[in-house]
Order: sequence, then C-alpha cells, then structure tokens
Amino acid sequence: MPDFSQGDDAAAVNALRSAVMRLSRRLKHQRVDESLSPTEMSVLGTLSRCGSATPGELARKEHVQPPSMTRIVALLEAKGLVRLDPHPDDRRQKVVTQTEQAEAMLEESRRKRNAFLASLVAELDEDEWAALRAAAPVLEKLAHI
Amino acid sequence: MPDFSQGDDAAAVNALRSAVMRLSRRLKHQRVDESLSPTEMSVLGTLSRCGSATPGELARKEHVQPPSMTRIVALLEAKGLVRLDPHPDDRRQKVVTQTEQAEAMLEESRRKRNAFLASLVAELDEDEWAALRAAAPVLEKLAHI
DNA sequence: TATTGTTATACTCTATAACTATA
DNA sequence: TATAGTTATAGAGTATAACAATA
Repeated sequence: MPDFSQGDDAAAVNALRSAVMRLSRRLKHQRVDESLSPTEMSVLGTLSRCGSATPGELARKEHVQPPSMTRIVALLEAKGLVRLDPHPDDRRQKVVTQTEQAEAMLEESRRKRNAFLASLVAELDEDEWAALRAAAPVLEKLAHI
Repeated sequence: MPDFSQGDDAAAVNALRSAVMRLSRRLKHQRVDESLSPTEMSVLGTLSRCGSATPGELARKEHVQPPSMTRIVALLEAKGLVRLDPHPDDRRQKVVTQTEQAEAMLEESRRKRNAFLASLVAELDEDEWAALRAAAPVLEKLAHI
C-alpha cells in the first residue's frame, strides 16, 4: 500500500503533477486549427475514442457544465464537425456524432502534434519512451476517475 | 526509432496528450487561492524558478501579449504577491520580483494539488501505479526539454 | 525610429440561474 | 418530482489597436 504523503511515492506524485501542468501548457500552444478551442478539440477526441455520446455525457467527461457543452456542440455542428440526432429512447436527450470531416481533421491534427511531440521525445532513450507508452493508458484512466 | 505517425506509438501520443490536457484541467481547479488564475500561478512559478524578470520577459515566457501581462502583474501586486521596482539601466522597463508570501502560497498550492492527485492515484491497482511511477521522471524530463 | 509598457475596447470561454420539455 | 438540455446573463481572461515614455 503506497504512502503518497512521503518517500518515493510522494516524489512521484509531485513529479507527475509538475510535469502534467507544464506539458499541458506547451501542448495547448500546439493547436492545429486555431478556430477550435482546446475543449472543442478534446470533445472531438472523446467522440473519436468513445463513439456517439449525449451532451450530458460529454459535459461530464470534459468536466464542463451542461450550458457550456450546449454551446460547444452548437459550434462544432456549425463547423460541420458533429451531427445531432434524436435519442432513440429518450426524447429529452440528443445524440452527438462526429462527421467524417472531423475524423479527417483529427488525423491531420495528430500528424502535426506528433511532429511537436517527436521533437521532445527525440531527446529520450528507448527505455524512457517505453515507460511513457506504458503509462499512457493509466494517465487516461486517471483523467476520468 | 519509434514511428509516431502510425501504430501503437501514435496511439500512445494521442492518449498522452488527451490525458495530460484533461488531468491538467482538473488539477487547475485545485487552487489554494481561488482568486488566482492559472496564468497568475504560472507567473509566480516562473518567478520562483527564474528569479526577477521584466513584464516583457514574463509575457514572452508565458506566451501572452504584453497588455495581458500588464494586467496580471498589476493584480499580483495588488495581492501582495509581487513587488515592482524600477529597472536599474532602462527607465522604460520594470523589474518584477515575488514576495515571501508568494513562495509560501506556491508551496501550499503544490501540497494541495499533490493531495488531490494522490486521491486519484489511490484508485489505481499496483501495476498501474508502477507504470505511472516509472513514467513520472520521464514526463518531467519531457516537460523540461 | 524602435522598444517597453499602458490604456481602451472587444472577443472567447465558462459559469450560474431560470426556463422548457420529457421522464 | 426529477432529469436533459437550452436560454439569458455575467464574469474572467486574453487579444488587438492606439498611445505614452524612453532608448
């Protein structure tokens, strides 16, 4: 049972926090489409991974309030990046699905982001990258606990 | 040499970016002083690492425009977290220095965010935490490159 | 003439509160 | 009565443009 308040585990938590904060600030500046906000990009990424979702589900996953997600989804729809359909079972809800155009944009976005990340990762050796790759799914899990 | 444009490495990069962005958003909400914005906190962090700086230098380091930094510095000064002195060589410039109060607040902030992150990490199993702990120093290195 | 910093103003993003429609 | 989503509105944060002071 790790003790996160002292010792190596506490140091790891501290390193993790510091690195995540700084890395996120650098990634934030690597936007492909300047007209898409970080949260809009994140919503598209979530839809790409998880498939269709309701606005409420997206709001919970992205940690924004429902009215904010209403606006984000409306903007994405206006840009032709998502489609809104009626929910099959509940007429209060809607189903948000990304379009092919969004998937293509994400592809392009990933290519450009990789160029930036690769320039950073080029400084790592193979073991370091392996450690990072193994941690990626754990970080994802951590992000939505 | 990994190829980040396709395959598992590309997936890892994508997962990494998404997780870092979402995790950082949650960590940003763990503020000691709710009246301090993320950029204000970041300016204090920069001053903590690099010592005194002019508003122009801070604007470049934080990737904000000069008028935004003018406002941020004014807010920090009003809160007693930085001090503004005249530049010794150039009367157009000013020198921004953090106060002892700012350093104490930064320490408290790090403690609180670490505690929050630890509460998330406590939900992981042993293998997951091991993967994360191995990746922590690598993430730190990545953030500093 | 160029540079540092400021003021004035507008835009983007997000939140809260109040509302509508449906369960 | 509770829930999903929207509308109206306010606030925070940042940007651009125009300006002042100094190099």
